[in-house]
Amino acid sequence: MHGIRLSRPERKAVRRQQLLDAAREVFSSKGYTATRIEDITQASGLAKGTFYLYFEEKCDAFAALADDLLTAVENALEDSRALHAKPEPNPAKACKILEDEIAAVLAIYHENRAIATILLHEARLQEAALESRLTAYYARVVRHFSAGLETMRKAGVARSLDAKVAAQCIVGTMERAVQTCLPRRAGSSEIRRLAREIAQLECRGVFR
Amino acid sequence: MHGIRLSRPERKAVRRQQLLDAAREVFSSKGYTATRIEDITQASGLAKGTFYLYFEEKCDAFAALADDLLTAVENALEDSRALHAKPEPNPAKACKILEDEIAAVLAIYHENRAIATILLHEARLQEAALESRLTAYYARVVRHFSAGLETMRKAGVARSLDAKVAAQCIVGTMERAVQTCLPRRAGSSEIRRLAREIAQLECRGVFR
Amino acid sequence: MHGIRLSRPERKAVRRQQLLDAAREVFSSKGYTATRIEDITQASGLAKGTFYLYFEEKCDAFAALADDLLTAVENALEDSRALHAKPEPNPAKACKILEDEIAAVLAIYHENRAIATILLHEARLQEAALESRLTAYYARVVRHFSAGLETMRKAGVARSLDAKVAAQCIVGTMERAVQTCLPRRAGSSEIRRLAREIAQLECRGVFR
Amino acid sequence: MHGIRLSRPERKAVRRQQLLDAAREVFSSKGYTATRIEDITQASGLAKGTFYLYFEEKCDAFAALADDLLTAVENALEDSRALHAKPEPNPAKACKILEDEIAAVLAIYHENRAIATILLHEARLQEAALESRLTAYYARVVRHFSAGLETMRKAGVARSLDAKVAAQCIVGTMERAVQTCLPRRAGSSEIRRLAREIAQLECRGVFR
DNA sequence: TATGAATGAGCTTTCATTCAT
DNA sequence: GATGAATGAAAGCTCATTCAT
Repeated sequence: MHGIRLSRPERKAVRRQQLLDAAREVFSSKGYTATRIEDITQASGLAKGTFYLYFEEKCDAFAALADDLLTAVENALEDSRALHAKPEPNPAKACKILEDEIAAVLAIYHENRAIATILLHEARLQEAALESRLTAYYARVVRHFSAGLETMRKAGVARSLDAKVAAQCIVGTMERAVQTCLPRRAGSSEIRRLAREIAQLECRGVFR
Repeated sequence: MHGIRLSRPERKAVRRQQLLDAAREVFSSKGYTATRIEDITQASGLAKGTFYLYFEEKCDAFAALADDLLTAVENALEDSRALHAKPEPNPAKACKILEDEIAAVLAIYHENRAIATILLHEARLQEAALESRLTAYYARVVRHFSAGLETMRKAGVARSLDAKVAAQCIVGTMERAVQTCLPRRAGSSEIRRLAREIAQLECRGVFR
Repeated sequence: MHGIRLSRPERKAVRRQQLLDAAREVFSSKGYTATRIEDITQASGLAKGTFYLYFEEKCDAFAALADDLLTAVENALEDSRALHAKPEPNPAKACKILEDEIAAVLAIYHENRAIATILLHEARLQEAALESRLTAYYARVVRHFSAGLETMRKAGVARSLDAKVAAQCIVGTMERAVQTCLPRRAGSSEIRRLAREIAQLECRGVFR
Repeated sequence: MHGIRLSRPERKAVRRQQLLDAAREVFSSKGYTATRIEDITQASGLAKGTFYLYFEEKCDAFAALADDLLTAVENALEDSRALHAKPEPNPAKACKILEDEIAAVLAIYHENRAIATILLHEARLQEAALESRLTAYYARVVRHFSAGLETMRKAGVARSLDAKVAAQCIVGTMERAVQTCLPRRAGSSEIRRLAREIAQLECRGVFR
């Protein structure tokens, strides 16, 4: 009748997820500041006080959503690194590796589009916790890409340049592109196309 | 003893500026949301009500600061376009033009660093007026850069690519770079160096 | 020890009433405009925010009090109409019917003296909702009395006159009389005496 | 060029009147509470501070307007009393005297319709000064009418009744009638008709 | 665990009144 | 006298958070 009986901690996790799902919904449509705790609990069919059984404060719920997003990107890059540990002397192949990474990041951002926008453009400066999580995130991401560039340089593919600056540029490029060059309902082919465009740009520039 | 005697409208303008200066200060240190009207008036040594003699609401004061910034960039790009209307077939020179434009934009962003950060990352999603001003701004800026790329392509300098995407990438790159690759007290030489790095990246990519 | 245990909705109703009681008290002593929400909650021993759990705004609380009063009068007249549907050809009896109605109205106004005064003389022009409730109220009351006069005319008791004007005069007379001719602590006998006086006046005038 | 040169006090009086005219206009359209000092000065083409050269506070301006109205009624009744000092044994003529008085009062109320409404229904309970002026006014008016009834009784025209109650009823009747039975643009003939209706009612009642 | 009533700090905005020019 | 900038008390309303049930 009641489906599978869940253990205490399992039930806790389910409830928490129920709240997070509602929170994603509401944050996405109203933004961070305008979302009231009650909006979230109402959307979950729970009572206001229940929120505080699962989160210490409003920011925590958003932080959890943001963390999912950031962790997903971190993991995707981590996986890629594991796969491409060895230097790739072929430029076309190196560019393809970058393209794949960019595509992975774009896909994750795109999937969490609204949350990403709010995190990057509204909430971060309002909540110190978010900003510091972001700082850590960016440090990793930048480290990943600058290490990649360094490897490419050693493999004779890339020229000598300020890898940290280039990495930040890739980050800025991806974040802006996903928000301005991807239609809201873009599918994987559009994401792939955009990733290729960006990878080409980063590798070869606009010159012919 | 009393300095120069000012006319009524002049004094009004001075007061307004006094409030804007205070507002820039406070917004910069506390962020948009956390800044209360009273923080601004206190910082100006005025009374709370006085704010409302010069602005309709909090957003207006921030919008004025933001508008200065955005307009400055718009004008700088406008000026550049006027100067470089003719196609430039020499790649090095074309890259130098881009570098100059990027340097100009970086300099303005850098000068208004805190306001830029808040505008782009906190305030915009909270105030429709800011978002729509930004939309107009981005439209112009993207139009500028994509037109430039188009010109470069016709001059045989640039390859054929999605100019709008490339322009958005330049924008994202600049915005991220100014916030992460420029020390808070950077001078014009550092700005120039960063602009050159970015211009090279956009023109030639990371490949050797 | 804890009195009767109440259900949730019952407790809600009790709280609401508690606030209304306090509101009646405060409105009565300070008037509508001068009463602050906090005056009401303080008088109830509750916190400011609690008010807003039971009313949307200040006006709502007053409107509830006013509505009680107006509805009571409407009901009293309704009851009377039901009772005296048939024309009464005997003048003395017809006058007695009017006297009873007037007495009923006076009693209700008197019981809600302060609220009535504030409603009729202060609050109505400040809150559109009150004014429109009053408009509906007066329409009913005037309809009641003019219908009564019409019946009296058909029964040959009343002369031919502008029934709407006469009804309005009865209304004005009652409202003024209750406020100026009834001592604050008047009992039912004084109300009865005043009602008789008014009924006589309306029926026979001042002429001998 | 500048018309007649006015003396100091004359100019003062003119300015004051200029403000009062504007105040009447604004109070009439926005009500007492909603009218801001600045509304009045703007309507007079003067500056905000100027108001305080002619009035101590907001209430004073309204009080002056109210006083004009009340004094006009007081004077009209005074004049009538002077004219009809002697008892009038003819009922028809006595009724005509009452009708004339009522017509005079209605005319003055009607001419100051908006101010009267605001005075009687909004402002009085908010400003002690108004309420006490009104108290004095009502005392006089009631004294006038009850004295008149007394005289009628002595002349054998009126029956024995509580003259004070009857006088209050006349007052209540007039105030309600002018607001509900006179079209906003009524002329003297409509006023006369209403006065006759009321006088008949007060003298002979509704009975045939 | 879940609830939702209660709290009260906090912030915006208004506007009567003052006063330096 | 006339002006209008400046003042700051005041009040409404919101909502994150707590806690008794």
